Amino acid sequence: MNKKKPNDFYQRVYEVVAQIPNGKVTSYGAISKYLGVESGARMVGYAMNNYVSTELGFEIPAHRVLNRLGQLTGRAHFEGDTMRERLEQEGVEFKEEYTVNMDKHFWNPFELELL
DNA sequence: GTCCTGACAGGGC
DNA sequence: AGCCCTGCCAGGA
Repeated sequence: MNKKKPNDFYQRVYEVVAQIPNGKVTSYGAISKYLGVESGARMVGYAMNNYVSTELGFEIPAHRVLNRLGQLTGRAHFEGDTMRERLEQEGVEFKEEYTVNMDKHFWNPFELELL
């Protein structure tokens, strides 16, 4: 049977995140939903946290992953304002100091299927 | 083994 | 609109 493999899930998360287009952002919930775990938003965040402490060998645009409100909830895991700076550098519009315009830049992982 | 926490989300008030 | 509570699952103490 399909045995649950957390490690695999993490790997999936990294691969999805790695494909977020420049200047786009997505949410933890959207990623977990795409991976088939609708209520696994927290695990996506957990995966990201795990990624930071365990280098994989390739980098992922973790700064493009926000919560559903577009808030940079994970900015504390970056150096200073690295997360916000990178997003601004990519042309992402901010509504607040640490809140981006999700409506304008949201990227749905399901678009991968359409390619 | 139990308890607590967390880079979240959704529903209720 | 905003605040609070609950559900979710994996890890670490």
